[in-house]
Amino acid sequence: MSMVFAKMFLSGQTGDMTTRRERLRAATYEEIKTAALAQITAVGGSSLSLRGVAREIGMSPAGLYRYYDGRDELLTDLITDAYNDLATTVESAMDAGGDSMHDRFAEGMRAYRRWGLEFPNRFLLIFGTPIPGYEAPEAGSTVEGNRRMGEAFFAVGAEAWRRGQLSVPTSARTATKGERDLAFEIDPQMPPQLVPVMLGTWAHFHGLVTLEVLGQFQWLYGDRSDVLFESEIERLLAGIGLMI
Amino acid sequence: MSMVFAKMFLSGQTGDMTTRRERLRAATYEEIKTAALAQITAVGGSSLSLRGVAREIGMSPAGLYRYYDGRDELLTDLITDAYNDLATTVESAMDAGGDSMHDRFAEGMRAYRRWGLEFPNRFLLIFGTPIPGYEAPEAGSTVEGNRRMGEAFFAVGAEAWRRGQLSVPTSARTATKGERDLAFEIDPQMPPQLVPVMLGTWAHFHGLVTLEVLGQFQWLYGDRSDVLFESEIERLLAGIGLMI
DNA sequence: CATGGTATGCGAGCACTGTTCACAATGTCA
DNA sequence: TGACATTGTGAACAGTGCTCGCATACCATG
Repeated sequence: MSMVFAKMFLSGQTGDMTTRRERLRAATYEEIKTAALAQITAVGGSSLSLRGVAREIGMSPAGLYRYYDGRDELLTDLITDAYNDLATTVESAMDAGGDSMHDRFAEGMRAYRRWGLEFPNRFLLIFGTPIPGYEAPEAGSTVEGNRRMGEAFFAVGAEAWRRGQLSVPTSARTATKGERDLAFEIDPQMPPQLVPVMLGTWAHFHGLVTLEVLGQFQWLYGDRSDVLFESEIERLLAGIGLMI
Repeated sequence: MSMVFAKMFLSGQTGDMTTRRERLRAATYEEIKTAALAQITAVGGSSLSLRGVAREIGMSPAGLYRYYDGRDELLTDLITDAYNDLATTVESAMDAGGDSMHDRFAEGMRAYRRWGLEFPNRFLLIFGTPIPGYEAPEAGSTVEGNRRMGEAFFAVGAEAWRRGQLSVPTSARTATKGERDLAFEIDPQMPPQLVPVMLGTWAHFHGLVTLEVLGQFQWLYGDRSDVLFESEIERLLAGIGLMI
């Protein structure tokens, strides 16, 4: 919707050269995506129905193929959006953590969880069972959001390390080439042992969120799973040296 | 399945009292489940096709309804199997860990991961996006495998605690009623603070396995993700006091 | 053994899905 | 205005889960 107005706003300017048709087309794209997003939010990605969104926006099913080359392409678009939405949510939450590395981490994780609980079907669209037939385009737009989120977490980790707040583990094994390369890319001085620790930390709270989204803590915590998450955050951050 | 036993129970008593019909019926059940399992292993649960398994075993689609009351019931049966299969796998792997609590934990987690990587589609059948329309029967058979696995892990944790090998966290918060009740049920002396720690530990390696099954570590580790998992196991066990 | 009831299987059909294709209407531009 | 590209449609095809009525096999009982 806002996209529509943005397009119309831009149409007045010189460089954009939007014809009437292009504006209509952009609006239709938005309409399709809005309807599809609503359907996914309600019933989940695997039961997204092309004919359903066609019905919703008052278009024939065949007409949708002028915009998306089938169901998978529409899904890819929505997965991309979900990734980016989650990424920006986490990023801005981290900024709200202020100058404390502990708080930046904690706020990022809380935002991750909140987003997952608010949009469980979109969360599972990203981290649940892959839609059959859907294949993530290699180095495509869906991995972009993934990269952004990883970058955000690694950035905070690197800064915490620079400040000497991160305890470097005395690892029993030598780092892999990938770990060394990545660490060097983030900060040439950063010890590669921190890479698996950061990934493991992500896996830790990601596992908590996943299981909670799937309702696996319901039997024990009911609607009070937040106390589990909060205590785990503290334990997890203490594990890498970031005391409260 | 339960229907068969009910019939046998009603018709006579001792289990060997099988008529020709009942034997055929049991065999057909097995054939259906085998075909369905093969299909799920290959293409995933959400694209399990009733007509497909009917074709596979040379039966009409309608005939299947004499055995399963629709697709969801067939899926429920396979989910139950997957749960129990994973549970027994983990249980027996733990036993292979011998007397060391560290090793029992580690072997259990490794078995969890191995099973997930060997049967990714069955793993996602349990821990991925729930099949639309499928609802876990309340206190039904699917939660049984879940309970078994939780029990196995909690048992090892409790034993480690009894031996004084588990570091009890100085938690900042008071335990919830559920945590206290569960701890008391496991061992009346066990500190309730250990409950969230055990659950968080499960979430930690579950997150690692989930992300690996979904291929999220591929870009960094390729086919060598095991080094990440192994170092995380050690870090995770050290976190609860179980040194190597 | 014969018979009646039951368990099992099948074909046809319904409502739905994603997708393709020929065709008509509409917007854009020389 | 005429030529062309863009957009939308209805019909159709193959696939799905599922229901129903009908036929056949089985099995316990008279």
